[in-house]
Amino acid sequence: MADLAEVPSAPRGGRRGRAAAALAASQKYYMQDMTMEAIASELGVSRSSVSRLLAYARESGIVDIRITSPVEGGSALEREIRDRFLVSAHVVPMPSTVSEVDRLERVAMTAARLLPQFVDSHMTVGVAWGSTLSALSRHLPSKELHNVTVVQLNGAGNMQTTGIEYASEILQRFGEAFGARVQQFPVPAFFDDPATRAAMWRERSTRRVLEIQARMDLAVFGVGSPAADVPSRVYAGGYLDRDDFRSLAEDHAIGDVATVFYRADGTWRDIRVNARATGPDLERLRRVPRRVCVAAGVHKAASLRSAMAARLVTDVVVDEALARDLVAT
Amino acid sequence: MADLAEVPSAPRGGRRGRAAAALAASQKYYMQDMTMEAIASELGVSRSSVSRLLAYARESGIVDIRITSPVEGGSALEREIRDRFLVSAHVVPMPSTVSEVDRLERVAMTAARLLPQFVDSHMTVGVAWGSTLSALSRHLPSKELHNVTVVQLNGAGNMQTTGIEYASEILQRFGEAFGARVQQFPVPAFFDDPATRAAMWRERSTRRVLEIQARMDLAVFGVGSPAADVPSRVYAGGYLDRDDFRSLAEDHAIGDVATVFYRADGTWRDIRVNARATGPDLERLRRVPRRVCVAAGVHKAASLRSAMAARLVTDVVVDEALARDLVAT
DNA sequence: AATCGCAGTGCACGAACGTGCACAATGGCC
DNA sequence: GGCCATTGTGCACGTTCGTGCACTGCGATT
Repeated sequence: MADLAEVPSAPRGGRRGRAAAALAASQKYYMQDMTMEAIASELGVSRSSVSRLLAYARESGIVDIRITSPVEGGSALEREIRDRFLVSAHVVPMPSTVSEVDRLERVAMTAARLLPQFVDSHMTVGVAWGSTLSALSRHLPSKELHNVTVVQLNGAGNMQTTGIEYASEILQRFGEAFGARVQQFPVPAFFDDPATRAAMWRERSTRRVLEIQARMDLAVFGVGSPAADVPSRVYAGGYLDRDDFRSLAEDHAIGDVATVFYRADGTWRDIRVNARATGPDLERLRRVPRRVCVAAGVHKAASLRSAMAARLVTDVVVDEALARDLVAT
Repeated sequence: MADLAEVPSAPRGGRRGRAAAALAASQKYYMQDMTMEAIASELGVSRSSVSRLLAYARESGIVDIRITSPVEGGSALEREIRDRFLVSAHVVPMPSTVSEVDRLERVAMTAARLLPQFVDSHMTVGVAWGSTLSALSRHLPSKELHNVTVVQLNGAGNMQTTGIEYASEILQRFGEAFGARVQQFPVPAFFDDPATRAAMWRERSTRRVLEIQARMDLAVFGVGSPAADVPSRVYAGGYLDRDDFRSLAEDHAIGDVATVFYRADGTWRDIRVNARATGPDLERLRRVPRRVCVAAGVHKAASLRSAMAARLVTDVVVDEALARDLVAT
């Protein structure tokens, strides 16, 4: 039964051999419609190993599953968002009964599987952090690329903890997925004093990061929303104090991207907190060719709508309810 | 549980609704990793229906599964074929113990799933017939395209039966898969008298077909081999008689593509049977930008090698044993 | 040289899946 | 308007699949 000649000299799954076996198994499973049992006997391993090989093949991008709408331009909802906001939309289908947490999880997983399509060799990818990106990063399949750089979009320290692990975990996973160099941004999320920020921005180490950010080909981020029931990380994590919130309210901030705030009309001039934020100036962000925003939950509608009004976004991934909310006048 | 608002006014799976439901189910299954059970309850149908929806989505090309080798340029075998014959190769992995019939089936299925990648809107696709193409056509997933033409490469009648159903069945399936117009070629596989062929070739109806053939962007065919254990259709189907075989042997024919014969060295001049054949002149065939040859079984090695020597082929899909045979020596 | 750690394996179990069947609804056809 | 053919559906069954667990053998570390 078993054809032992398959992998002549691989006593125990060698580094190289694993990918080759996964490739062969994938071809047999997905192109030839064989059962795992049959593949196992051809490969001379147990069926469970085949199951694992296939899982590996999916994660590692050997098998690439993509879904294309049969109708040109996607669903009606997606087309309407595209027409209204000039943003390419991906709506994650989902009944309205789904809880906030599941919503986030499902949107993040979908976004994770969409993302590799946007990333290619020699690109620089800017990544924000927060609950959305954390979930997303956990589901990223990988893609064999060269010379990719992943750079942190904004600082992640706060008063209680450095927060570095949290952000770096996300970056790390992006790095692994795309075989990328990872560039952290070791500054707090917000400075207390704008002058400190200015000083830091003159530091060589900081400038290096800023220069990398300036070369971004792709930015991935969520949107913050003060109204969140599952509050955005930046509002709940102790990054801002009572005075900050008052200041934001006075300046009519309605949401943020990577700790930089904007108003409902898409403007952001003179929002005082921004002078202490570490995220990219929104003017600069807008120069990034592709800017993917991932968001789940209707409470993000106002913030996301404003972000789109500010033209911060070229692609959105949203759940169905949020999508409906966006287009409901 | 069930969210009845999903498809407001579709009492029983409407024509349009099916694709939409399949799309939603696919996104939930493949992008969000939900179980069919969970999807069923969200869509308000039974789990079995979801299973069928997903099958439909795969067949209809809503879900597109592709497999890419982790190493640049495919397996070693594929690279060697590419280097040796200047032909892009796809090797279907398979142990040497597999029977001839299974071999054919598995190669055909793989080829069927590869083919949509080569076909696009506004193309003209030439299709031969035979056991390989019959098997292939049975597994073609479909792809939503416009203005595609499928044209029969060579006649299919013989002395006993018209053979039209056999060939037309194949064409039909190609047509359905790509939403294409189908152009049959209602002539026998071989004429008895070269003069009849010449006369027919002057007929307007025939010329129309030949003109369509002249515009082909893609041709798909197998190779015939007199040595086949599973004999190629053209040798076993009663299309040729004893004298014809003698004539072919005298002229050193070693194989054929779409009923047109060639020699081991890649030449075909003065093979007398060709004057009565209905397949495309090989010179003309060579002008088709992409020419995909599908073959299974080591007995096809000589014929296929010669076809490649004659530069009739730009892409091959072959089983592993045949591939090894091609590069041996 | 002996030990530790870890990646990879098969087993066995429960969960998830595909499909033949009988039935219901629908749309076309007399 | 009633009939039949066609298409889709849920149920139930047997099959196929994913995963926690205990185990093995290799490479690194001391």
